[in-house]
Amino acid sequence: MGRRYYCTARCLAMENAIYALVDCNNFYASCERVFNPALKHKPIVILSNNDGCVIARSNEAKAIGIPMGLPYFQCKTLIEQSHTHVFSSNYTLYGDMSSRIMSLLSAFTPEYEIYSIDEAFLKLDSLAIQDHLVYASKIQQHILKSTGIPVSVGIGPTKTLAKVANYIAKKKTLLGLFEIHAANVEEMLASLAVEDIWGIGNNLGKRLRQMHIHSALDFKQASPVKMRKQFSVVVEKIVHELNSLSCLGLNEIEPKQSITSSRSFGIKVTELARLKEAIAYHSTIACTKMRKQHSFARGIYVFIKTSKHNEKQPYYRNAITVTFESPLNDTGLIIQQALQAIEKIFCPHLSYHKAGVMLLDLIDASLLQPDLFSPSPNRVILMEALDKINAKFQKGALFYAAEGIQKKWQMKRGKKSSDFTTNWKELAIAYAK
DNA sequence: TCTGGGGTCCTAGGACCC
DNA sequence: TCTGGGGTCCTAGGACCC
Repeated sequence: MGRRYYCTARCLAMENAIYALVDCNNFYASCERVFNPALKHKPIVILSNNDGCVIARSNEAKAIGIPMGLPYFQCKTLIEQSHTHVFSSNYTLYGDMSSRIMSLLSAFTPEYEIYSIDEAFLKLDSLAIQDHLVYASKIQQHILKSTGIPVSVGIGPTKTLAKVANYIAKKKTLLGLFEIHAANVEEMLASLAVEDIWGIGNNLGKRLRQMHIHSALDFKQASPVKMRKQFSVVVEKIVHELNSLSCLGLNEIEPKQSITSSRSFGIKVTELARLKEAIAYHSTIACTKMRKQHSFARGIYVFIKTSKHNEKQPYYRNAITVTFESPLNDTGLIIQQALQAIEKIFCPHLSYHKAGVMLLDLIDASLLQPDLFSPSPNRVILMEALDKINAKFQKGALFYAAEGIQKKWQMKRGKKSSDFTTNWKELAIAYAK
């Protein structure tokens, strides 16, 4: 008996849907430029946490040939020779710039989805607009004028085609605006490699090429049923989307089901005491995020690992999941659980590279069944006060002693720019000539 | 010396149930 | 000899995204 497939991709019965994808150009590099105009037309790269890898580049840096994702030490010579400006990532700044942009975008349509730190989908079909590209141009100018960040806009009848349009807007147009419609869709897809479609990575791309599907147009013409059998419902949906059949709607912002905080250390860590500080610190970060979305965790996952690249010692990684007796959102209680857990997986005489926690199985506070072990009202007030104080002053104004005072293991960010928009002491300074 | 962090969704397969 | 069919729940792992 062959396997039966019960469900096919459910498509949204939407006639004439119009999606616009607004994507900031080289977002991190652009943020740095806003506060340092001398960087205009200069090559810029931004490094990952701990100044590890290149994670963002300006167009000039791309042109020089500095690759994405490469460890910094491997391209340091090229970066120095080409006088490329280097920044550590400054998520406080990028996050704040992002929320300003998203807030501006929300004025252009009631139906939108914040997809990532630098992208948003806007649904335009319910608006009385004559020309989508004219509207997109207004959006573009407004964002640039209000924040200094350049954006590109791609428009299409599905989210996947809007993504394609945005790709074309960035690569092949001068203004950074492009619309895909029935008359030009095949021509555009013919010139696009299958891996460049949203949702098709290197792995699926390789397998598709083995099936003689090389371009996005080949993929559009593939049988959805076959794609589902060979791959999954996700891949089937992409085929439908390329055929202008909308399968992906706007996602509402839903509370996270799990929240992770983890970092590799700025220095090698061998002592249990230091690891405990880091675990307490990550517990605090994750708990703060969790309370912000009004959730409780039913458990926590605690992990530590050594570096894969260190040949002087065996690669060790271990993790432990603790299930709470009743759901928790109290930083103090969660730190206690996490610290007990790490003692069980700590292995002495190793130099650790990374540690972190994941709060699991989150539920909304309103769904909580009160029981004997529910948090006492005093603890609830304490957590509220803690969050308010840290929000008002700055992250870490109040912290648990378990996190340690010096936190020497914290990541390196030797080339970070100032927190221009969120810290009174670091405001940008204008000089008169 | 130095190799990121934080998510989501889907599938397969095992355990278990009637 | 011959060991169904249909379902749920859970977990691990793969693949993808930015």
